[in-house]
Amino acid sequence: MIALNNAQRDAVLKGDGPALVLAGAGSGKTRVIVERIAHLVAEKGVDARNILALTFTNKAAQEMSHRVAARLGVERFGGWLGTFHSFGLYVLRRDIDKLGRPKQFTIFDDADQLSLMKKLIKDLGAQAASLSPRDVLSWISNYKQDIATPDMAPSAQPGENAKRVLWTRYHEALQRASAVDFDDLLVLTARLFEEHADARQKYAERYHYVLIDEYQDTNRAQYLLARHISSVHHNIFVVGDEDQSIYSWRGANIRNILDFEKDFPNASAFRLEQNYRSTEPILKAANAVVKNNTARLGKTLWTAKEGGDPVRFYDAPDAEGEARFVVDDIVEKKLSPAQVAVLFRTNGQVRLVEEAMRRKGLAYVVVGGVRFYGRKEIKDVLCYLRLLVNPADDVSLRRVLNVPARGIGATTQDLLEQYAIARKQSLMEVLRETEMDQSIAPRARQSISDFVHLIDDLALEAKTEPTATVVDHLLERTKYREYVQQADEKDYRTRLEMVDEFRAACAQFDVKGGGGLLAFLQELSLVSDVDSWDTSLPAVTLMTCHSAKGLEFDHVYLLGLEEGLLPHASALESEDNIEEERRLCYVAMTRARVSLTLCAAKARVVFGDGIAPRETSRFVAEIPRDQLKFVGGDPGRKASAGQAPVAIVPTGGIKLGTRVWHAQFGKGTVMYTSGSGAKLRARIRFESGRSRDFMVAAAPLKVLDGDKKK
DNA sequence: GAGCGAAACGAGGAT
DNA sequence: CGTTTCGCTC
Repeated sequence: MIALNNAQRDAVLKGDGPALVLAGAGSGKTRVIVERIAHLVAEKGVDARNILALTFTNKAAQEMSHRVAARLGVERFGGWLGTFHSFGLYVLRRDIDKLGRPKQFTIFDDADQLSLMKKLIKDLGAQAASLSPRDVLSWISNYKQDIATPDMAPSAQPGENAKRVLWTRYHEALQRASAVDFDDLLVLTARLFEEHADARQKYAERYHYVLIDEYQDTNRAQYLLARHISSVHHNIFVVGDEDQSIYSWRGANIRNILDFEKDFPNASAFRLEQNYRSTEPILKAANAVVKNNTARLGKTLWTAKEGGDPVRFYDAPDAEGEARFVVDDIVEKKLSPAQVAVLFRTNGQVRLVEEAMRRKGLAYVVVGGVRFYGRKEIKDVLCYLRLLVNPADDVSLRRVLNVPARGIGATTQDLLEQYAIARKQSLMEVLRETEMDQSIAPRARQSISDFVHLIDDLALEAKTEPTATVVDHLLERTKYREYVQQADEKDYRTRLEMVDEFRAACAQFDVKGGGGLLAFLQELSLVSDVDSWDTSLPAVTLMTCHSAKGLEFDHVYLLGLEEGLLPHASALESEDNIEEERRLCYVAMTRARVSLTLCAAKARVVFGDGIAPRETSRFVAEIPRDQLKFVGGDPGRKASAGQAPVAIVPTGGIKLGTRVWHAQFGKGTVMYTSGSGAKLRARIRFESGRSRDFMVAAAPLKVLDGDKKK
């Protein structure tokens, strides 16, 4: 392993064969990839079309693309540069038929998956009634990302049999609807390369050089994909930082980066340890936190930016005070809003900050949260459009069949579903045959017939007319605007603006002359929150720590440094999960260039119905006290190791994150507590996915100790 | 079947 | 706390 300084970094760029660049936070990771591509094209004479560069977000891809083009002095970089998911889409559009699937497919987002799973659980009846759709989906996703199939899933635990059945049905439903989910974009691509040597060969011969950013976040499917693509030319160049691995819950396997040198023999490895971003106090504090992790290859970042303000810590009396402090501080210090980010662990924390910002008249943008394409009105229109190009898509059909209300109610819908099952047809096919069906009420029959005509007319139009025109006619014929206005008298203006914005996006797509409506819809489902973030606005940026990865700001405020929030309550039960939370904290801290302010609250409303005392995060305690400047004085309060000023729970060790056993419901985790003493209440989430409130004094609860499994 | 208010439910991070 | 489902009336 060679540790590189700035001057030696060029050596990284010139070799061939597998290479791993362990690049610390702020060490110029993107620059290394940009320079490497520039070297390949400008000096080695590699045809750009033989280069494949993969990232995790469109934003990162866009930025990289601009920088490569600028570096090469061309208008557009001609190589394939984009996200793993869009590469999967690119491959599957061409070759998914080799897996026996139709080339015209829809991509289901999480809302589609959720509504499908809800229905499947309902259909399965009592056997699955206690399962939560979200838990089942993430259970499936976990196995799926390891390229498993339903028959490979475990069935020993109670409930797992039902989950296996649901997985099988989910899989069948997707196939019937000609749809794939997000995981499939990677999993099916990996499977295609595993099972079809000709397809693998085609892509592996095409891409002489494969470059991957954020390699620590790859899952098994992405790892296999990378392996197969580089199986002919063996030029795989990956850049990553094991300390910034924060997506294990999405299937990322930290072993991919830890084992790179084993997986790719003859690999060269480099370390970039100079941080060009942060001042010394910020870097020292961040290092002090992350060094407590054990799953590391080990890097010690250093910076030439000596001096600088100390990292501050403010312990607010409550969450409102925390938000107020941040806003007041930004105003008082006259910070330029565009240079400031407020970061937090959960989306729910954003509300208080927004309110405080509004009160002070400070401009802000929220990145993430409610996704544009996840909004109800957009989703409705999208589902109509999907139906036009893919009539087999039952999930979209169910969503729009009676929206706006057109007299096809629950009774009729149930009947139609039954016919669909009995005749093994799609819902749309059933609709087409009901015109003559006496068992359906005449009024409903008329409505169904009108609906079928509407879809047919628009589908025909969609073949020739611009998408924006189709959307216009769709909105007119369904009276969608009137429906929105009626359904939401408070917010209908905003909602209609959203619809207009979507129409504008369609018009833009028409002008660019994309590859048809289906391609447009497929690409839309891969648009992420950060992609639509306008960085040129003079506004403070509010986002989660996860969204902030890869970004940097002069001034960073990191909120909610409390046990249960960062580290998050759901991670408290396992040391591995705590380490990931620690990495997340490290990622957030290292976004700061000039100043870093850590905040916590002594009390906070957690789940709505009560205020709970909070312990300061263990991560704050990991920073030596002389490296922290306590705003408002050091109250002498010890973090996590000692007593919080307000006693947390005297009774039986029940507190946030405690693992308990309930006589009726089994094992669970304490999600939230309120009250104290005899009146102590706890909300407990059980392994079945259910959660319930209990009076601790009265409930048949036992505390489980030393249970570190997850 | 639609529309309304009440009750129940669910709440981590996101391509 | 915000959203979805329930249950009632028309």
